Amino acid sequence: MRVTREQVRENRRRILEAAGRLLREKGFSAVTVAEVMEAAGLTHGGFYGHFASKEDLAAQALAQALIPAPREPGAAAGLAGFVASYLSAAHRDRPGTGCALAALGGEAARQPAPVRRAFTEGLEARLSRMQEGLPEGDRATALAALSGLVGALVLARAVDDPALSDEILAAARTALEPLGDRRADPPCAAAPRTGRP
Amino acid sequence: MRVTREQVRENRRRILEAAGRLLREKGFSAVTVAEVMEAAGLTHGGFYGHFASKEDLAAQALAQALIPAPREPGAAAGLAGFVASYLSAAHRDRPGTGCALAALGGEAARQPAPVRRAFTEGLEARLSRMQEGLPEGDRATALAALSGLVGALVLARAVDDPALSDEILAAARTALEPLGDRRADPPCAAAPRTGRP
DNA sequence: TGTACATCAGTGAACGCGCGTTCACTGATGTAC
DNA sequence: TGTACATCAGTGAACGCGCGTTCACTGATGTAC
Repeated sequence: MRVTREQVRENRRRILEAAGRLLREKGFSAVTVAEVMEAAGLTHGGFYGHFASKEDLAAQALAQALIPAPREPGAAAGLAGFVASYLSAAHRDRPGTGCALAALGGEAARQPAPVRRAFTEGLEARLSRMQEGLPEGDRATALAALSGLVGALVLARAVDDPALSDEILAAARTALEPLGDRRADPPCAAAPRTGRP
Repeated sequence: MRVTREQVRENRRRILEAAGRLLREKGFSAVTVAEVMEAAGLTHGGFYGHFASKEDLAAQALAQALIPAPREPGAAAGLAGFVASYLSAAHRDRPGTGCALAALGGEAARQPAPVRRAFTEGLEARLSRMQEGLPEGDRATALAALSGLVGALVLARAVDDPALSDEILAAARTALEPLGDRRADPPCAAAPRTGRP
């Protein structure tokens, strides 16, 4: 049955939201159209009224998932806070609401063009945010730091040994710690250090 | 038709090799049993004489793919050489023979237990190798470095902009450069630096 | 060493299931008057 | 504002395809004598 135009927008929003969460939780190939529609409170038949294909949905949902969210209530400000929350056990254990770069990066390389485009744009947005937190907007350092964050989260999630997983997050936290309190002209600038601070 | 016992071993070896390559190229879910068997020069029906299931194959192929290969002909020795070849365009562009941690890390988190076990053991083996190249076998630094390597390769492969992809590799190379020539008691030990050396 | 037969690795057709996609239908919405 | 009708968002059955897995069969290997 026909629904309000307002309801159409709301349904579309719910589909995108459900897809964003499910994609990050299960990956592109493991998510089914029917599953997304059910999570959005609809039946699968109506899907193609909103999106051209599963691929189209994936690209749009990824793009939306990569829009930098406003800071979470408890999180600290600045790059230091971002690093800490990114490398937290909570983030590792809740991929559905977490960073899509880490959750989908591996698979993204093998996805069709629109998905890769969304991924690339999302990465650039994230990068800009990180540059803002660094002196002189140091882009290379931001890129290296983002790589470290994503790699650590990917490995921490993949490993089946909880102690090792925690160790990976802790090691990356330590290495990226100096980023947070970088001074204007530091002797060992942006230096991910080794061990005791 | 029955084949030599020697041929059976050889066929099994070829299946594992083909699976290792295809898995890294296309990911777990995109690889089909028939495709692996064809790449090994066999028909799909014989698969279950060698492996219990696709999952079983994936776990064994991953385990084998993660066995540290002897150094490649042209590659430099030590951690510095490892970092350089890991973050090279050649490695990025040939996932099939490259690091399985980067190629499959994202998906590995959602795979069944035996696959995750193989992944974890492979990571630990790689970690040990890296620790050997660091003073005092600094495990935390090795973990952080490995995270940086994997993250950079994942992002460099996912992005659809070649220039950005190169930039990611270069930034990670610069950041991890100091690892190679770490002295016994360095002023800024293991410090991924920012920019000009 | 040679022969006869049991074994079994590989073949290719077939099965069953799940998933992306399509489509005829429904009934509430939106609009023309 | 009220009424009549055209529109169209959503429903749920159905289609077609691909994939993991099974199985009867083949014919070369390995073994018992």
